[in-house]
Amino acid sequence: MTPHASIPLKQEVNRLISGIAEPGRQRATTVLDVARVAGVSAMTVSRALNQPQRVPAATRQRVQAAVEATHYVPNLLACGLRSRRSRLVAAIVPALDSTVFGETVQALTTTLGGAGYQLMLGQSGYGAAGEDALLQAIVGRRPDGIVLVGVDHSPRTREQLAGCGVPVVETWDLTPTPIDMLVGFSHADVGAAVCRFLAARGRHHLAVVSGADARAARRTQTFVATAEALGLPAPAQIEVTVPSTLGSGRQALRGLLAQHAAVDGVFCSSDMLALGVLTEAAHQGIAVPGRIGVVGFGDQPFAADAEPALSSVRVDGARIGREAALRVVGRIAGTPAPTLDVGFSIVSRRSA
Amino acid sequence: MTPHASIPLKQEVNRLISGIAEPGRQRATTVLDVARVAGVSAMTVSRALNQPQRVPAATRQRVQAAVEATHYVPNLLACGLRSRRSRLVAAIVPALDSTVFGETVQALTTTLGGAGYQLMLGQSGYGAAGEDALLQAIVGRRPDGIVLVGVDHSPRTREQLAGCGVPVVETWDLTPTPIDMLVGFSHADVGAAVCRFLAARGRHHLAVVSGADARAARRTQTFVATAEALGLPAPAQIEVTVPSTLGSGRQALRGLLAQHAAVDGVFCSSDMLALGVLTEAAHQGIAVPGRIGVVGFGDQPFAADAEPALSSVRVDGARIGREAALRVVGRIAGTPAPTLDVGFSIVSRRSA
DNA sequence: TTGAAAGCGCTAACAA
DNA sequence: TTGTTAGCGCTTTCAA
Repeated sequence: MTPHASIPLKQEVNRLISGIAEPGRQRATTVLDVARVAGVSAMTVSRALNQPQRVPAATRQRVQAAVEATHYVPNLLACGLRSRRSRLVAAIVPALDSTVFGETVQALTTTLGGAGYQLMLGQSGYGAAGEDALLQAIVGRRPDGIVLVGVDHSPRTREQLAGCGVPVVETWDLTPTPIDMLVGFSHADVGAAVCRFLAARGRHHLAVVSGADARAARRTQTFVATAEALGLPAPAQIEVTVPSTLGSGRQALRGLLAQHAAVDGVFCSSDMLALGVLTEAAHQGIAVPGRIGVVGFGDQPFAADAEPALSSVRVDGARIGREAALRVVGRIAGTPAPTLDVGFSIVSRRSA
Repeated sequence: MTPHASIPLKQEVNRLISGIAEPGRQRATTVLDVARVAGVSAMTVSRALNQPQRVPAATRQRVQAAVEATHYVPNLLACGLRSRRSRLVAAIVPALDSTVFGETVQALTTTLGGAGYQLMLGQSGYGAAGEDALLQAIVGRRPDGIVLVGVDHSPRTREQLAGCGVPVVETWDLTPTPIDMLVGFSHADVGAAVCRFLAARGRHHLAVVSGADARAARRTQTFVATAEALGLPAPAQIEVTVPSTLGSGRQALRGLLAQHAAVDGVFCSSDMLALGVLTEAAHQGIAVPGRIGVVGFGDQPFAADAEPALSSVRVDGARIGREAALRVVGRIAGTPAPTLDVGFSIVSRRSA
């Protein structure tokens, strides 16, 4: 095809796109349409878009103009199929109704987006029930990487993930046996640390209010074990339904006071639960921190502004997302990265 | 190929998969591998998986067994490319850090999943800034439908959406000029209704505390206009940064009391803001509802359990998600559906 | 009921 | 620097 001096006019563009052979049915524009309009080959269009540095500026501009004239949007299904790079990273989070993982997802999106990848989000629900079906659907899209929140997965899931040859990052937890890569912190350490934190402040009659999820259970376990190690009375344990709400926190404190009147320190598995405890305490005229100390988990935006300000376990969720994204991208590029423990800190505020 | 009486043994399967020609490099298993193992053609495998009723039970079982023996996961990129049905529906939400849209997304996922579609989630951020780039990336995946939260989009976005021939559902708002389909409610009506709600309870010195987003702005506008129509003093307006937090609610009430001491009714653009107002009021010993009435928006799970229980505007977010999903799926199947106004209700609790 | 051929839109590999 | 050829894995179409 003879190279044109410039991009044809709009009507000419339309004629070129629709083609002379079949002017009837509407087709989506393809590289070939763009190529025809720009007066180059399909391959040159592809290169101009994907490896701009390998194409002279003049050609690049012609192609760019043709892309705009034809409203071309590359078919990423075809790109992915041919190049075996879908430029898609999947993330599986337990749920979206809590906001705990929000900043992780946000950071994932941003970091991946900057590297030219798009995030595909799946909800596993708390529990491994629908996880297999979800995974099947995700793996079928041939993502270049998979980010998981949590390390508790069915053997079938682990097997499928390990077998499909895709980089996997597990997050928000540590385990000695990761499927592949790992970015998280030790929930066991959190439980122990919070117990010592409360004990150090003279709280000896402890309690845990916890939603029924695996990570919270690990925190509870070491919290209780540490209390025992410190020679304290066995902490009361109250389990609430997930997703945990302010209401279940209030109810938990009522139950706690009814059955364990001496309680003077409460560790809640989420800040919202803790806010419920604060609310109920205020309502009943129970002094916080005077009579009861309260510690939450997550250091949500509202924790610092609660009344009294809520002590909480701070985890850098954004960093987890960022590091997970970098690991996936790095692995795709051939650079392996070691397990990262992002740690946590206890933010001491008035409530304890 | 001769049909086998049964599926070959594991080693035979491996030999068939890896192929004699090139036993070296690992390939992902394809329909051809499954076909070889099942002793049928690729086409029959495809049919057995996608249109089971068109294949006799015996054949179907052979294929099913072969799928399991080979750990076959269909390449949905190829499926989508060839069939022009990606079985993907994209949703664009402003953000994931608030939980307001959580139940909508949850319902979308569930309803779409039941219909064999998968949800692809994108965050536009509050504002039309990155929306174009996001849209480009989404349209490139050739989704079978797109669900938008909100009706405020740049002309370029609207044009691209209208032009790409994909079913679009806008949600969480109403507009006389939808791009395609629409499921929402009138934010203008909300503002007016809340104003009348407060006025009817003897609140005449009103105020609005609002995050800077377009939907909240519409509510504020009619709230103010209605106050004027009712002959009330012009409501004080306080704008807070997004995402709105408990802290900004507290701060807003402080500002309000300093500058408009007579205020006796506050409409907040989110329940979290309202919770902040409640918190600050309690802290300053200002009686709610005695001296000030407070109304939130969203009827989040914590609203009913706040102290005092928070009056709020309830919107059935799950229904919006469900109906949006049904509309997308219906439209793909060729059944158009009209605009749906899901309405709202004011849940009257103690705070106002 | 099953299979063979063709091609979805793109890019890897090679050639000019 | 640019183009040609082939084929990614699947399903549409048509024929048996």
